[in-house]
Amino acid sequence: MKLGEGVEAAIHCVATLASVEGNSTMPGAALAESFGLSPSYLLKHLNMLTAARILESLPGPAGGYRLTRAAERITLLDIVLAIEGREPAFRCGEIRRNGPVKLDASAYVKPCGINAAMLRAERAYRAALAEVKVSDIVAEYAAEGDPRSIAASCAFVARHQRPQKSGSQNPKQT
Amino acid sequence: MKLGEGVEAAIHCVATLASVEGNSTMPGAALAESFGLSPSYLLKHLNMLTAARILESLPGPAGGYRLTRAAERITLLDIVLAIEGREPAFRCGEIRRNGPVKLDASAYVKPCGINAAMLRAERAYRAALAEVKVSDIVAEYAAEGDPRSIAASCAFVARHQRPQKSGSQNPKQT
DNA sequence: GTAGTGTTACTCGGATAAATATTGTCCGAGTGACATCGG
DNA sequence: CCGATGTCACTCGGACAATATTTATCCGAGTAACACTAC
Repeated sequence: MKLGEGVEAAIHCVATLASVEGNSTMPGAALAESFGLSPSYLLKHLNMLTAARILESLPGPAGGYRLTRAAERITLLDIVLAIEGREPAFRCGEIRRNGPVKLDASAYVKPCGINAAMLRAERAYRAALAEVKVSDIVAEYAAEGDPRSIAASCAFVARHQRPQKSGSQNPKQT
Repeated sequence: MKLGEGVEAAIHCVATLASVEGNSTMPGAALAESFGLSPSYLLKHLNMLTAARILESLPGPAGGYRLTRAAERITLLDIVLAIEGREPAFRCGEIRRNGPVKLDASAYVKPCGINAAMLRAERAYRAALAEVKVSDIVAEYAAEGDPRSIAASCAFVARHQRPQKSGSQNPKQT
């Protein structure tokens, strides 16, 4: 039960990208600098977010990353699943069958109660994550964050975002 | 987001130990055989359960493991925390502070919203696990499990449990 | 001045190592049961 | 026959490798902007 460190970075990056205007992009190097992370390694996670259709990437100069849809339509669950994988954390190995007494397979048609309980707990976990939208994170930060921190963040985004002429004109539209 | 394989083994072992009578014990080797696991490695997990005061171990011949308290007072959360550790899966590295612009520490007195959301989800996860008692698992299995499987399990427990003369006379009492 | 073209610098992406956590195995310390021996 | 005692086999516990996963780094493919040249 340990989440990779990349999850934190991924969420912060998505939240930052939610603050860029219109269809502008932001390079991965800028995101890495924004959080003091290794650029090369952050790209790996950004790439996973791209594969999960949360981000899209534009190559070339003035290229970078941007959201594929509005921040209201991205939940923390989307990000966690993109980074950590979609399969549940608890995988039942059906060790109940591995005892010395070999029974017919028909004795195990009922699902393992332990597995059921663990998966139920994980559904609760995912449901809680699915309720939090990236827009909520951004809004709460804008409303209650420290003014100095907000100013620094906005300045950083404004300095590093790259406007785009083509592409999806309103990628953030609901 | 991946739980160790040992969690499954640990829960099965605790459920099995909940079926032994009175203050009897069951050797770790028998538990390992019961699920087709490596005895040496299972001991590692049983040892963690012992350190968490869920099991207690008796050395010597006729020794083994038994529960320290009634199965009604042991939850799946207790077991998961004993194996996977008590610290939360998501650890906020405070990467928001690592940007190029160094702000005063007073700008970060408010907790990170992302961290808060992740911990909230994890609380939901743990709450769901805390609601499931080992006695529930055992009772459901006894009520709805396959008769052949139940018979095999009971026979196995009866064959391998070792009655104790001394020690806590009623360790399962509430 | 404008259009076409070649260069260039910047981007992401995947392949490649290092570090760490997990999984698996082994041997040793300790203890109670058992057989033996003496009364 | 009963009790004390020494041996022994069985238990758990911690120290020691092998493997898998995560983390970190590097270099290459691709692309659009930019500068230059020709018209």
